[in-house]
Amino acid sequence: MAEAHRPIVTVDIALFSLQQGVLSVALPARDRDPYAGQPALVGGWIHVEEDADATATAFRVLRQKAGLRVPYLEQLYSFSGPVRDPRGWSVSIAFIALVPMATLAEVGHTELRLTSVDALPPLPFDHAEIIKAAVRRLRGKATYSSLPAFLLPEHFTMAELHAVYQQVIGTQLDRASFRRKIMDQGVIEPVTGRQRTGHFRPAQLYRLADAKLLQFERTI
Amino acid sequence: MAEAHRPIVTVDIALFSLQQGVLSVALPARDRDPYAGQPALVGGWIHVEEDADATATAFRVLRQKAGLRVPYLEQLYSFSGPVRDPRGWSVSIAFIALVPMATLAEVGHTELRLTSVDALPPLPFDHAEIIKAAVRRLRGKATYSSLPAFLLPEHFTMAELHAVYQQVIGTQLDRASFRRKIMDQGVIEPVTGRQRTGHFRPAQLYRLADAKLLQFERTI
DNA sequence: CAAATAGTGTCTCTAAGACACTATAGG
DNA sequence: CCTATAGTGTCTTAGAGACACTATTTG
Repeated sequence: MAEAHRPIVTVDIALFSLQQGVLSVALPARDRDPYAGQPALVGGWIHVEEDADATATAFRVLRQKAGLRVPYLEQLYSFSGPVRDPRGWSVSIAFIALVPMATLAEVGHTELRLTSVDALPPLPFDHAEIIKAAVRRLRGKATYSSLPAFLLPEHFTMAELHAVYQQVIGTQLDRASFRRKIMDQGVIEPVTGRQRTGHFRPAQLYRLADAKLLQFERTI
Repeated sequence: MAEAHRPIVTVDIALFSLQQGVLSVALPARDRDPYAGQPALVGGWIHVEEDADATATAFRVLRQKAGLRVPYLEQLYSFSGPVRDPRGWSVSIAFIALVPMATLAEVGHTELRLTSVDALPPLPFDHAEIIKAAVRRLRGKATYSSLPAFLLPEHFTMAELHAVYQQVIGTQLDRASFRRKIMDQGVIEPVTGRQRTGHFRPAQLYRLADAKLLQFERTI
């Protein structure tokens, strides 16, 4: 089979974090053509000699281009077609990654250009569509899983968790109901003895009970 | 970029129907190597000259290899890696398709070899894993969407819909609660004047209110 | 009118929303 | 003791599960 008959295959990653409490996506300037210099999703080619699968490609790209180890990575969807990339018929296996702002700060993240998902610039390829699909997935999954907690550092207070869920879902949630639901589901566990002290009553610190995504039950 | 550096890209389709009320997947004999003659998922190559995207490839493959127009097609996940296909580093964009048994009967479907998902033979590539992921997605989505209805013909009774949901989800559902839930969600609408008459009291016939998948609401 | 399936009414129980209450820190 | 945030208790309401009841057909 000739090369022209095989599609191009790339991996694109919608890397999310919370910048001043606002859900934001990394849109670094592209380092090469096409669209060199323009903001776009983090992405790269599959290296068939070294990558065990597309997820490994995503982890490698995040490591090489952003120096990051992310606590959450999930395949989103594959986008494809003859026109989305000027180089020809292409497939992009798109991923969602979540990372706490604190981790980005350690690495030095200014070149990642975090941008609020509500104020996206014009984007090359179909990256606007990919981000839209990613945000829809995030919002949907937030209502029935531990997903938003991966945007927080290892230890966090109930108030912080509450705020992140509200930010990701996009609606207000009752404080008491939220606490009950989260505690009943066993999503998080208190960090014994640790409390965050501020100006007023100190808050209990929690951490995720499981490093993997937990989904809540649902009935028909 | 040399050909050897581009992965192979194929589309594989887990085509489901209900055979005597049992959730089954089409596993026709492969018509060429590798694994010629062995049962495997319906699949094919992307044709970069004619396919508008991977979904178009899936529709074309279903049309050409099974003579089918399916009422439901959804991209599942992309499977990838160096070992899943003996021809080299490959990507399979996997799809889920649902089709009523009546449609298969019209076409003449014996060569599709529908097999109960609970009695799968050994399968080539990672097709067993793909089917497992597809069934997991089906079972999950069945609890909060109109998905199982796409396994039924255009007109169906409440009892038939109830049975399909139970079959797909894999648990018993209370008859009365099910009817209330489905009616409240506006998933289906009665076909005015049409009733299925059998040996006893005739049942109202319904159809999907929307040709697209409807998801039920959910709160945190 | 008996049998069998279609369809409804109603009680219970669980969990979410609303909201007020108590608890504990700093100033 | 005031303020602000942390955390709890309780009432209401919506909806699922259980289950018994009524309705409508054929034989």
